[in-house]
Amino acid sequence: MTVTIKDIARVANCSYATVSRALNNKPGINAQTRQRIIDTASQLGYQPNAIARGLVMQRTHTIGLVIPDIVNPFFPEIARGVEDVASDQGYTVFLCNTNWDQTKENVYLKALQEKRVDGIIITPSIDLVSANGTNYAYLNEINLPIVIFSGQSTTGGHSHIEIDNHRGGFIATKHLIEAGYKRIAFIGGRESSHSNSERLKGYKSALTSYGIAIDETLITNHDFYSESGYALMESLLKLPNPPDAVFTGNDIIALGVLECLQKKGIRVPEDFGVVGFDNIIFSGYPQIQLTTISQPQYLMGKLAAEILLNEINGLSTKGVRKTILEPELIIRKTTRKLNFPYNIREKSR
Amino acid sequence: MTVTIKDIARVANCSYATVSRALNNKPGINAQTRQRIIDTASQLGYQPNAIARGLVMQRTHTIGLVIPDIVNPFFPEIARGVEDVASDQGYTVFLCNTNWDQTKENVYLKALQEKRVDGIIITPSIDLVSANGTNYAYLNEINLPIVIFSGQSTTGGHSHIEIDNHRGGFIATKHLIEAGYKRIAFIGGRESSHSNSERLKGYKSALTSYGIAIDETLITNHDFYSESGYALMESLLKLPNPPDAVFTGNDIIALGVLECLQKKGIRVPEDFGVVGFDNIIFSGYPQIQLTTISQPQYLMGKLAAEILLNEINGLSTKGVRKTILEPELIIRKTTRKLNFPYNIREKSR
DNA sequence: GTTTTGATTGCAAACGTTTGATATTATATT
DNA sequence: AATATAATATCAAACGTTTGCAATCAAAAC
Repeated sequence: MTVTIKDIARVANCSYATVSRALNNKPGINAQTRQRIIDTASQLGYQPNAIARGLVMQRTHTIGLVIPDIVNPFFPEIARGVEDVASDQGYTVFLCNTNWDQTKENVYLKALQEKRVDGIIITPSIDLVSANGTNYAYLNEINLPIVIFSGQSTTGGHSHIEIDNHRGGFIATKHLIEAGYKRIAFIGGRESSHSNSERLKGYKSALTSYGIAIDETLITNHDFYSESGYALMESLLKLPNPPDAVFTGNDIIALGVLECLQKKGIRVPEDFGVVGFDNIIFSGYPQIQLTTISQPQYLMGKLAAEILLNEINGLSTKGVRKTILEPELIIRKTTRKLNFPYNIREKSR
Repeated sequence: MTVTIKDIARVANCSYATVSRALNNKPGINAQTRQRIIDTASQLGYQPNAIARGLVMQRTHTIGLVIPDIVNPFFPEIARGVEDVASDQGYTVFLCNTNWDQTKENVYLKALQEKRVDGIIITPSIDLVSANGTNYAYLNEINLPIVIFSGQSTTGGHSHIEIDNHRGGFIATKHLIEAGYKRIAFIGGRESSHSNSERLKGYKSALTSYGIAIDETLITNHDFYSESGYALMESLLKLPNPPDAVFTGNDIIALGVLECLQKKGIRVPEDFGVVGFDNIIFSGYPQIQLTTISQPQYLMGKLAAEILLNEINGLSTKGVRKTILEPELIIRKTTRKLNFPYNIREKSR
């Protein structure tokens, strides 16, 4: 049915070793024979079998991209970046969307190994370091190049790339403080997620830097979805002493927060400040204009893929690379722009 | 290095045929031996090699998803739907994002065949029927189960699933007419795309049904990006007799249109009506509230995957299935709600 | 006219599975 | 005790490639 290298060998009247060499541009083969083989290959409509090749070469030219939420616009940009460099270098990528489900994440990781991908880019749905000792030492058991995207390695054995989330949380909160908001809340996503907890730490350290006491009732976490932002905002507003600003775990949550505020008739930014995280494309739309912390998503995707492919191709040593990008505050219309004469003392980092 | 079936055979003291049968739950094997084999397999940390298996089985349990723009929120929902059912059934999906690049599309299609995927779901970046005769007969040459998502088969040889785009264009335009807008423009995306041209036809047929002359100067096409919507809106407004409403090829374009209108200080919906297409999640956000035509994205993704997997598993005959979903008009805040006493005559369909 | 050399080509094993055909063993039947 | 039967295990081929090594062959060197 499907034409193989043997068929070509038969009609081109040579051994299939020769066919293989001809088609793969290997040296030590007569130019005429090569041409003859190439011609009959295309005549027969030959399509190399990457599976067979993968078996002998122990290389599949395939990588896995494991992410928690493809629907959050943050990730499609990442995926595009990863894909663009992967396809440029002849790699294909398995999309593994976990919906924040750790079981699914593990199932995918297993499947990727069985399918013999050459490497994996993963945004773990849980913070690996703090989860260590639980059943999440799993990444260390995978004997493949891995780059951890927006997460941390428990062993230092993996490359990783992320924005400086702590710093991001810090400058977001600092901005709210300087804009004159007095009671700044935090509405996070998954409490167990690495980026979320780093952002929270940044939030706390900013408050501390400004001599503002941390009020645990103002710190909430649930999910990285807008419904969650809406619901938590609603309950924060019911507090005896409600906040007048909020820093959220990501932009999607912030959108939920804004929706809630609008419904309650609370004016943003006059009476309430909101800053998000990620700078997804929709945050910049004129109707939204969310103040947020920017992550260069497409670039990060590209970088992640480049790091991984370098490791795969032995161009860089495994697990050596730590890439931390600098976050940037994008001031838009959900925060006031007042400059208070604070004496800014940032904690040394 | 990696442990194989042979290693297991050696320590479990049996042939590797037996190991294979034990591990795959094949009948005709002693319960004790099976247990012994399973135990040693897990002791040795055995991971089946799906590549080797794929080679003999001629099945990879892998499908390809070829889409033009992962960044448009329409597609991540599709991808999630596809992935959820695929992973449920033990399949992995290759994400192939083409950025509307036909060359890249072809490269991907070739790669997918070489990697011996079991089937393909594709949203072609170009209308297959009208492009026939050009170099785009390519899909017909692929000897694999294919479901065409939001596109049409040239031969009828492939299953396809889509919303009724013509009808969608019709009801969108009809709504604008009934709301009392007088000069209704069309701002499309890729002119060569199937869904776009169907939507345009629907637009035209609605105008005709209401006895409104089609003004070609009001019909524009460019890209499915918001920048494109912005630019085309801007140029339409410079017309001697500019439109007072627009139906766009998708929601993303509509967002660009809205941005332009806002910048020009044109009031929506009082002085200008906008209706989009897709009902991406952001269209429903309180700050946007875009009137649009809904496509049940996640469901469509699921359906596409189910159809494909059924074909793959021989549960349904190849290419037999045509699924056309009914579009729904979602009226929000970018169109007026006036009811004119028109005598509605829809063209018979 | 041998021998040496270098360029081509072919052989056969290997990659890690699955599976039909066959062989072995244990159990049941006579 | 010999035979038939059923249950279990092994053999070996197949899937479609790549590649080290050996073989062939013509031209060059002696």
